[in-house]
Amino acid sequence: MEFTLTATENDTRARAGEIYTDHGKIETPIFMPVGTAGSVKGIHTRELKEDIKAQIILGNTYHLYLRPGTEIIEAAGGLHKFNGWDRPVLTDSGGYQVFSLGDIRKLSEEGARFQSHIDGSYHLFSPEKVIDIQRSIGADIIMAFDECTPGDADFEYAKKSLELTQRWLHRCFDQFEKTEPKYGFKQSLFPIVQGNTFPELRVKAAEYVKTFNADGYAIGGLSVGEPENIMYEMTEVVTAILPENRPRYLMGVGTPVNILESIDRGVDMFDCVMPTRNGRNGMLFTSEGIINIRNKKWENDHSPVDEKGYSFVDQYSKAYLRHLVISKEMLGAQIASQHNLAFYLWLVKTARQKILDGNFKNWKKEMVQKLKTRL
RNA sequence: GGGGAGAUACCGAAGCGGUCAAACGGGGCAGACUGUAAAUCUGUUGGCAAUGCCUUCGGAGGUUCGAAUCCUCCUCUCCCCA
Repeated sequence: MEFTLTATENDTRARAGEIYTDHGKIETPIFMPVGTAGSVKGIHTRELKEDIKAQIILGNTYHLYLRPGTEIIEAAGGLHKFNGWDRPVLTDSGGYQVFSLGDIRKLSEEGARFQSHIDGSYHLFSPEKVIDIQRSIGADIIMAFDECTPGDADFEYAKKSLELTQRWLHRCFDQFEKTEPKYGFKQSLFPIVQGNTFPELRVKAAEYVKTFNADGYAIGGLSVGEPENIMYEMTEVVTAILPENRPRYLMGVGTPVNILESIDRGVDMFDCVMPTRNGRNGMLFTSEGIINIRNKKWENDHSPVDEKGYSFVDQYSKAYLRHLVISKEMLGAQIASQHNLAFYLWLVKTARQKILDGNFKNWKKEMVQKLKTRL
């Protein structure tokens, strides 16, 4: 994997660049739709490519390991072959599940012992095992196994957790170097900067990951309950340290506003379940603001979902989409997800163009106001 | 024509003398959702000048300190037998 930094803006840290993988180029800043179990929920790969114009999607180590399991994915020839997505893929390591499945997992030096949310069976995720699974899944970018701490963790806990994550990182890279890709294309391992909401720890963590000379670096443990301004502050602290000539990935973020603010602070890659999950739950992101399509006020509004038309689904009327969502018709969730993803991709593409044109800052300021509006 | 069951809030349905403005579902309305245990979850759902007051459990009377609950008549539904 190679990264080229194409443009930076003087009065911000915003950057535009290109990532080259064996499955094609990614233009940054980029948003990566989340496809946890090997599918972006409700969206065909054809729509992802042709309509939404996604350049890279995510998969999840924990979910794919539990179901269908690495044997099946290997037999298929890797996740790309299995799900028919021939562009870049990134897999998360299961570190987020250490956080979200907090009640049914136990941490030790060795790793995290999970109870499957599907059948209750026990599984040990160690750094080595997580690398092995990600070799089997075959994503272009794979993530180190980390502990994602909750946003309200105290300093002592955050410090101990970070140290564990750092020891795990070392083991991840050892295993990564000991093993080979299985499907004839290169894989890159990204370390993850933790440190919770403590600048001191974040600085340490960022300095530490740099020593691995990775193809890219991630910032994790944010947007997990801490105030937004803290999230921005932590992002700033970290991007100031990470190498300029490598992509930075802010994991799990976020709202359209979060994304613009983080691009401003030097982030290149994003992923978030919001466009799909919130879409399924009736929330639409548009360039004029946020719509709760279930609200009665759209009942008889026959104007298009979005005048701008980021996706072909935007031509459906608000009244029709509201009807579908209220009636729990599958198509409603699909349309809303597709619209939101297309909007997110439009947003980062436009941000990139503004950076290239040198007027990102002003555009961002205007957009943030609109994006916060509740329609 | 004979026998039986029943009418409760937007709908379905509990309640069968006070703790009932009335359980629970559904529907309606609103909110939440950030590396997906989520096509999920939460709140609310008679009216109002609202730590209280007013009107409501088919209708009209009655018993009682007190009635959605007991009694009388009426109206209407459903089931069985002719």
